[in-house]
Amino acid sequence: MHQSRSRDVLLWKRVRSILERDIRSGLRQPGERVEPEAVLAARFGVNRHTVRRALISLQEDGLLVTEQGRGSFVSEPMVEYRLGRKTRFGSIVEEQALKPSRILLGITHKPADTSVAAALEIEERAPVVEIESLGLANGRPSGIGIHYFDETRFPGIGESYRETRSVTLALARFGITDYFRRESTVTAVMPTPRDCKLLDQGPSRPLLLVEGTNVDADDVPIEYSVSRMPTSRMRLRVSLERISDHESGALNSISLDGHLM
Amino acid sequence: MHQSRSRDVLLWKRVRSILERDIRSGLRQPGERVEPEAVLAARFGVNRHTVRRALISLQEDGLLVTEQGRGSFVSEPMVEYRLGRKTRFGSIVEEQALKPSRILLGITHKPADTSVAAALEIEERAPVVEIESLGLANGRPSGIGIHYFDETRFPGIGESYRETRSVTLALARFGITDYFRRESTVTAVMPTPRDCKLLDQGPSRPLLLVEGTNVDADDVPIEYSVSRMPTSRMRLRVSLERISDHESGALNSISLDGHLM
DNA sequence: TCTGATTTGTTCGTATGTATG
DNA sequence: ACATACATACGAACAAATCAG
Repeated sequence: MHQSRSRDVLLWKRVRSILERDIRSGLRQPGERVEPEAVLAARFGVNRHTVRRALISLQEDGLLVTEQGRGSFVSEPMVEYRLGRKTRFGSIVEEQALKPSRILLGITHKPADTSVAAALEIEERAPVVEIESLGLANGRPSGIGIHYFDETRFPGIGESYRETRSVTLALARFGITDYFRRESTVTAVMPTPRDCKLLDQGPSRPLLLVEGTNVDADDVPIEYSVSRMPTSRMRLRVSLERISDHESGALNSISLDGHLM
Repeated sequence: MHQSRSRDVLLWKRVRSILERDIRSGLRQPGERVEPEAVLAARFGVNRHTVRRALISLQEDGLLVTEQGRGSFVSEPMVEYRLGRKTRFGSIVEEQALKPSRILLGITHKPADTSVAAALEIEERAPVVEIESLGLANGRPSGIGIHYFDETRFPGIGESYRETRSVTLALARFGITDYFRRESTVTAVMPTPRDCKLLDQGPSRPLLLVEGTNVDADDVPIEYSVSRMPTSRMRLRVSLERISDHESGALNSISLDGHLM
């Protein structure tokens, strides 16, 4: 009898159910790090393999996420970032019953480089304002957004943003009552150490990089933005509903917007 | 006289222009590896720093891409994967004047797991067919696509696909003349070693992971697919055009499709 | 899983030529 | 002529990532 087992309850399942209870009860909060396997093994008086089996089971059920060399973490709910024509960061987050907020990282005045100039349809090296901010959903980092505006067309928009903390409100001061996302391109990149700190993400998980241009009612570019979203918490959703039939304008969720900001 | 320099032409610029000529002339082909910095330095009789400066300059202009520990590579043209309601892999690639092709990696019969069952709106563990294929654009890997079909509704679709090498044609045999992408979710993941080999990509560059469901004219799910695209060559584009005005159906490029295949 | 070889990335220090006052 | 600052180029060493065995 190498191992006395009480009845039919497998040892790893008992470990699992304790951890699961801690997670579901909120004792272990989303994003929190779980103790190293060796520590858990010692605490429960079982072998590390037994703990591992329990952890793997919890991963399969999506309650834990483990990262090589970093540890296991309690899963956080995924926020879906809907890419549409008129969505705004705030409304996306609010739709999911979360509180949106922002931290202003910096406002820089600089000449437009090639890509910014092309997106805003202005001349290269023309003055632009670069606004960098960190978006939060329920206090958790959801993305770093960098926004570029034509400083000639919107003089002082940096200060407007600093006061309002909102692209929409800052633009309103210049008579822009509405704007739309023309198109977006999506790629993925690895985070810099700074990204990791700001987004509270491990260095081995990629970021979604979304680039896009917002235009006014006359299809003239107003804003070019680049945002980096952590794949640990954010997911992009593109839902294209039927466009031919009934209502075509208004509420049709085909909108693409102002990601991150 | 530590260094005789002929007139005002900077040394690193001379190195740069030689490399640039080789690339533009086609002597160095897209995707090809450039010799290690040390080798170039020896060949040109300059310091490694001088070569590095030339390489960095070429990176900035998008002619080279370098990866730590692997080397520098001649840039390949980016293929834009347009996410829309009715786009097909073939047409996306053809639009960009490239030749699409596919390699069948495997056809597996298995019971539906939770996510597949949910997407296809069938019961868990109901029989499904999993088709895995590698998509190519002009012979270069552009993505790994995994497609799931309800085997009860489409008995023998695996064989149909094997013969036709096309999801569209295979579905046509079952009376499906047209289908649409209902929605897609996008995240990013790191490649497995197998992904790296198949997609000819380094292990430190992320993959775009696109999940989606295709439905028939009655909005009933037909196919669930997951594809992994190399960010070195592929980029996702979501272009939302105005939907209210004039033509709303037909040609409106809002279509989302059957990525990868 | 680990090791060693290869290659890029980074940071020191040194020397030399150019521009400025 | 001299001092200073700056940019270019070289040299050496080490860190970090990749890759083959």
